Amino acid sequence: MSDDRRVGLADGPQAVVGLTAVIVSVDGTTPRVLTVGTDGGEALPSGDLAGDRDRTLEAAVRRLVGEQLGLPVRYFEQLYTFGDQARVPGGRALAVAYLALARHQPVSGPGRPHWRDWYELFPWEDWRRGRPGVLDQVVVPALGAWLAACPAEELATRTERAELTFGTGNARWDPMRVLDRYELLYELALLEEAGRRRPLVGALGHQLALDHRRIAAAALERLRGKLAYRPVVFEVLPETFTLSTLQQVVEAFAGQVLHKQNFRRLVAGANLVEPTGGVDQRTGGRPAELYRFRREVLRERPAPGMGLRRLGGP
Amino acid sequence: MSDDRRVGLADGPQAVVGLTAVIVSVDGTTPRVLTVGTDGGEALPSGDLAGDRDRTLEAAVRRLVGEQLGLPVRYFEQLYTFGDQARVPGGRALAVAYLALARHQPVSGPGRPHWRDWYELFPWEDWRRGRPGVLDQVVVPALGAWLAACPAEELATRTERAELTFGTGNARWDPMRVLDRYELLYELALLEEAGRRRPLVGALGHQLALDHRRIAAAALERLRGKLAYRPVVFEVLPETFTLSTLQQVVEAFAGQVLHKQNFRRLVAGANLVEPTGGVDQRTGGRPAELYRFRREVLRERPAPGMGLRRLGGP
DNA sequence: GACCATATGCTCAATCAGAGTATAAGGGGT
DNA sequence: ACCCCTTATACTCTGATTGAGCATATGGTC
Repeated sequence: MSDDRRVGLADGPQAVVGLTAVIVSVDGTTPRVLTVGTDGGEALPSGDLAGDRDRTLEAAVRRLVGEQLGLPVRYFEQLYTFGDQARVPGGRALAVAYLALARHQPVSGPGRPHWRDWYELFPWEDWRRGRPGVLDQVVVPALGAWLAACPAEELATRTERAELTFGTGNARWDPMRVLDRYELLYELALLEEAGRRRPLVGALGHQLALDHRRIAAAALERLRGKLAYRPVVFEVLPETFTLSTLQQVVEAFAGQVLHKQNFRRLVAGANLVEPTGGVDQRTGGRPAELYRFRREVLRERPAPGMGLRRLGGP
Repeated sequence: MSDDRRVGLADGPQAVVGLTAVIVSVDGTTPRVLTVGTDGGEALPSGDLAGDRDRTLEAAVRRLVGEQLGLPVRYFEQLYTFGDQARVPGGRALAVAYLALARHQPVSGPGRPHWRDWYELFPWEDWRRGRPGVLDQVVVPALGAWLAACPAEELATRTERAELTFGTGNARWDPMRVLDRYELLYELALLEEAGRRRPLVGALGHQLALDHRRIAAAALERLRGKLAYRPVVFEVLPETFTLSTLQQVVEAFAGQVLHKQNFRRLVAGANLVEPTGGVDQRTGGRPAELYRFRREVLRERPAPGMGLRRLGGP
């Protein structure tokens, strides 16, 4: 136990502290997360907290991303600090994870950076083309087995958890429950993850090193939550864009399609964007007006966002 | 820069990692936060992350709180990781902060624990008895001076920031902007805080050691946000309670009064509580029915909360 | 028994989300 | 030139939700 009267710099045990960035962008209608190749497999960009070089943690992440990737990142937000014993073999290592948003652009470098399709990591999260097949093919049967092999006194609890997490039974799919789903799938042994005793056949989604896919899941959940009440989408969009593009990007992150007319009304009503006067002719139909983000709203309004009430779909 | 190909336990520089708990309760209509006396002044309960003893960070905080205070805490949630260089004299020290909720009960121990009235730390945040006096007596004049002593090209930005943060001018007071307000007051040199060059006269609110009042501000903001969409209030309430008590507790955290009839309708409609059959006679008027929290909703509903849309007042 | 205080129940209007229908403005084929 | 297809944009309708006020119930106190 440490001395609870002392306040100030501790001289007690120290821990390894790393920084991890979940850098998100959008390429057309594909949400992307930046990964780098490592000896231990594909991973999120990470590095150690370098002593006293940076005044703040965010500055340290900015420098890390800048030096490793040279990618201009437009938004940083601290996500969570992961510190489970087992997350890294060999002892406790903390990872302070940051969510970062960037415009899509090619990246290259010694770390073999790659813009990974987000839904390769979480195929069950993309409902834009209807209910993902893996749910009925893999998840629902596995949930059934999990419930069947369950002590009777726990059955009600487990059933409830399964229904809520995956929107089976009476419950509806909640786009926000990304982490819950990830963790339940992990329990169901459907994820091939580092540290697992033996390899899985037919594991779901693309694996990342260590607990990095879990970190990415936390980032997706946070991002989906933020969409509704902060204008963060614009950080991945170019300077000017059409309302359709804006909607497609929101849909890409939300993993579901939105009602087009209402989306327009919402965006217009929120005064988040203003027309530039230009048009985009490449639509294949009537040309679309180009808009730009009214960056003033960042200072104007208390909590402007896309107003997507609970990310409601069509 | 660290080797970006390595994944696993780092052997690079290590950092001091501490844990800090913001333990919240309610005593009648007074929101409380638990502080301990230290050589450096009044502080939040803190300790070092003790090597490999705990499997998770939350377990470590639980143990820390248990051993230091012996207080039964009913809810833990990771808040933020603070790691500014300057937060602790002598070099970088990380603090992983947790928000904790407990039922109010006396505490004692070697650390001189004390249930501090939350609004002693942030007197400007309590609007339950109308607009706090300090705003017009101290803050608004200071904002005026800050704007007057401002380079012309920055005036518009500063004015906007001031209006938004403190709800002056056209903007309305936003209960959620706790951290923004804290930081602006700090910039205005209205807070007597550790690390400040010279003591202030007439500083606002009760000071805590290091950056602990800032951590508490982050906790209040988080808690106010959570109220609206997760049933966390019940963790500070006794097993049974009246709807008035429930409302008073929500009002205590929100720092503003709520419309009574709508509050009732809301709580009833959300199915968050069920009547016990008992009544509380000590009301001074018609006896109030006693309710209990339907703990099942934690598993039933995706995002149940008090439904306070943007914490709307009367 | 009048009066006060608090709890509880109901109504009403304004607003907003969800969904449908209609019109505008391009391009490509015949 | 015309029709048709595609996408963009505009308007309407309906039900749900919110903010606010009014009315009633049930206890205690003077």
